[in-house]
Amino acid sequence: MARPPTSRDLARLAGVSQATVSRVLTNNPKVNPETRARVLQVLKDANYTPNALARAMKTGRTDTIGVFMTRVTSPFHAELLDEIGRVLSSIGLHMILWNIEHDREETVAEVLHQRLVDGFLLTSATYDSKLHTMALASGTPTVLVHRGIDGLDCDQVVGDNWQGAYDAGKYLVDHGHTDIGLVTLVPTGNTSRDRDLGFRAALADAGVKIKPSNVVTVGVPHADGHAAAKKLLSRKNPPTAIYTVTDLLAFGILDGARAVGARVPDDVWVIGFDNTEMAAWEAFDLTSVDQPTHTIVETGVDLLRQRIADPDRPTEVVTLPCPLAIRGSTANRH
Amino acid sequence: MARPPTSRDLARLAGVSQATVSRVLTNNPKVNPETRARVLQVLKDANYTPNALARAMKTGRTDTIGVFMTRVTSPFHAELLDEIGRVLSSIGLHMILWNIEHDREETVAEVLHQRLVDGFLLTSATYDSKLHTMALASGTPTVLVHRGIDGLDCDQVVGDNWQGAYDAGKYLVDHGHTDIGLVTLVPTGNTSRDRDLGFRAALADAGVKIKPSNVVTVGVPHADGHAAAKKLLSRKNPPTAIYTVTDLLAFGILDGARAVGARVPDDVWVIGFDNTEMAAWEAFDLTSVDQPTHTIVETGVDLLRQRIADPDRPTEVVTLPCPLAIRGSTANRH
DNA sequence: GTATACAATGAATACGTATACACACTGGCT
DNA sequence: AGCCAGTGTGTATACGTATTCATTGTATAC
Repeated sequence: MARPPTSRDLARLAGVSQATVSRVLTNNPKVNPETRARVLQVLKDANYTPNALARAMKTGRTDTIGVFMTRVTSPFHAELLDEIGRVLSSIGLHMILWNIEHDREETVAEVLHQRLVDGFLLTSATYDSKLHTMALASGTPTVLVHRGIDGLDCDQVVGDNWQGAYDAGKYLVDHGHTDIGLVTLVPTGNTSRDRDLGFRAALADAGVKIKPSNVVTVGVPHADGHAAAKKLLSRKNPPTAIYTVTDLLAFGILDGARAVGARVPDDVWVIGFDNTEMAAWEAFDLTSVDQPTHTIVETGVDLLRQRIADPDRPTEVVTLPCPLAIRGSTANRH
Repeated sequence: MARPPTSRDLARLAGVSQATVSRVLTNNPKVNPETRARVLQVLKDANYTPNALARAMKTGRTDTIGVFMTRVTSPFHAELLDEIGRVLSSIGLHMILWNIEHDREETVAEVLHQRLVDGFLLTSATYDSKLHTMALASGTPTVLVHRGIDGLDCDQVVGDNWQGAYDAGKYLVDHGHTDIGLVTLVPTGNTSRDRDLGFRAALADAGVKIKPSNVVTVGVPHADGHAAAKKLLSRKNPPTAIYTVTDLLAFGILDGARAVGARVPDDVWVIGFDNTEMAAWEAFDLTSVDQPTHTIVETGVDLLRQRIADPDRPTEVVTLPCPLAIRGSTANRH
C-alpha cells in the first residue's frame, strides 16, 4: 500500500495487458464485454483510481481550471467564488484558486506557462494589471468574468454595469431626489468606471446636477463607506440619497448614517451595487443593483469550455442585464 | 508557439544535453558555472517554464495542497480561506479548492486517490462525514484545521472552543446576567459541541440555570438567528443576554432584536463566536470569541509540511486559545 | 608514465497512462 | 478454398522531466 497500484499492476492481476486496462478506463468501445467486466471487477476490488498526473501528461488535459481572484472575504467575491466552485464541480472540473493579492507577480507568470490547468477564469481584470495580457499570451484559453476590458480580444462575460447604474440613478430622480450623493471608487477597470458613469448619465439626462461636494472617492473597504457617509450626512444640507458602487461600501454607508443619526430611508435613501445575499439582511435591507452571478459564471464557464475545445473560434463578449432589486433602504415616497 | 518549448528543445539550442538543462533547473551543483550561465540565458530568452505535470510525475510532488471547505460565503469561512491562500502562496504552494457541498461523494473519493496534491487540509470535519476517514485511508498527508475530531489519529489544529465558550459564559454571569439565552446548533462536530458545552459549563459553575425555553436550536443561516432572536425577545420576560455559537447567527440575532425593538446592549447583550471582520462593523459592533485564524492556518500548514516530509512522525493536536473580544453589543453595567 | 580520484557531461531510463500499430482470430462472402 | 472486413488484444511508444549510469577529460598521486 506504500505505492498505489498502477494500471500495469492491475493488468497483471486481471490477466490482460496494460493497454486493455487503459481502454476500459477510457470507455473505449473496442473491448470485449466479458473482458471489460472482469477488468472492472479487478479495478473495483483494488479500489483503483488512475494517476491524474500521468493521464494529464498524456492527454494534455488536466480537467482543472485556474481561477484568479482578489479579496475573497468581500461578500460579492465570496459569492462569485462559491458559484464558480458549484458550476465547475457540476461538470467534473477542479479549481485551482490564486489570489492575486497574495501571489507575487513572478509566481503568477510561472503558473501561466506550467500547463497545470486547461484554462483560466479571470474575475478581477483591471486596466493596469498585466494578468489578462499575460494569460492570453500564454496561449492558455482564458475568459474574463465579472470584470471585462473594453476592446480586448478575449471572451468576456460581464454584467451591464452602465445600464444598472443608469437605472439606479433614474430611479432616484424619478422619485424626486435632486440632491444626491455619489460614493465612488477610482476607476481601475470597466466595472467601477461604468458603475460611476452610468449613474452620472442618468442624472444628466434628467437635468439633475451632482454637486462636487456630493461626490466622495474612496477605497474598497467597509470603513471607507462609513467615513464617506459621515462626511456627507453631517453637513448642514445633506443629500437625500446616496448611491455607491458596491454593496460593501453601501453597508459602510448605512453604518455611517446610523452613526450620525440619519434614518434610512426617512432621511436618506441608499443604493448599493451587487445585490449580495447580505443586502437582504434586516440590518441593511439594502436596495441594490443585482448582478446575475449564476448566469455570469455559467456563461463564462461555457465559453471557456468552448474555447478549450476550439482555440480558434471567434471571441465572444456577453453582457447581462443588472436589474434593480428594491428594498427598504429606499421607499416609494408617494 | 503552438507547442510550448521543452527542456529538450532548449538543450539543443544551448548545445547541451537535456540532462544538463534539467540539472540547471534543479540547481544541481554538478554543472560547470559557465555551462550553467549559458543554459540560463537560453532559458530566459525562450521564456521557458518547466512543465509542472511532467515534473510532478517524476518527483512525486505537485507542490499543490487540496483544501476541503464548506459554505465559502459564510464570513468566517471566507476569512479562513483567504488566510489559507495567503499562507500557501507565501511558501510557493498552490491550492485546489473543493467545496464539500457541491462535490458528489464519489468525486471526492476519486480525488483522494488521484495523487493530484501533496496533502489535504480539511476545514470542516464533522462526525458523520467520512471525508477525514477516507483522506487518511488514502495515505495522503492530511491535517484537520479549525474543526477537529476527538481521538482521531491525525494532525489537528483547532481553537479552544470549549474554553472560549466558557469565558463568554463566565463574562455574562460575572456581569450579573442570570436569564440567558443560548442559540445553538445541532452538534455535528467538536466545534459546535464545545461552543455549546463550554458555555453551559460556565453557567453551571456559577450556579446559573438555563431555562429550557431559553435554548433555541437552529440551522446555520443568518435567517435562523433572526428567527431565534424574535422568538426569545418577544416573550414577556425575555432573557437579558444571548450567546450564540457563530458570528453569522449573532448577526441574525442582532437583526432580530432590532426587528422586535429590543435595544442592544440596553435591553439585551449579544455574544457571537469567530470574531469575524464584520463583527467590528458599526451595524453589529459585536462582542465575539476570537478565533486565531492566522495562527491556526499557519500551524496547520506547518504540520502538513512536516507530515509530507515524514509520513511516520507522531501526530500532533494543537489547541489555541480563543480570547473574548469585547465590543458594544455587551457593556459593563457598572 | 601509469594509476586514481574527481568533475562534467551525455545516454539511457523511469514515472503511469493513452494510443498508434501490428497481429491473430472469427465469420461471411465469393 | 481463398479473401476481406471486422473485432479484440498485445506490443511498443510517447508525453516532459529527473536521475542513474557510463563516459570522457583533467588534475593529482605515486
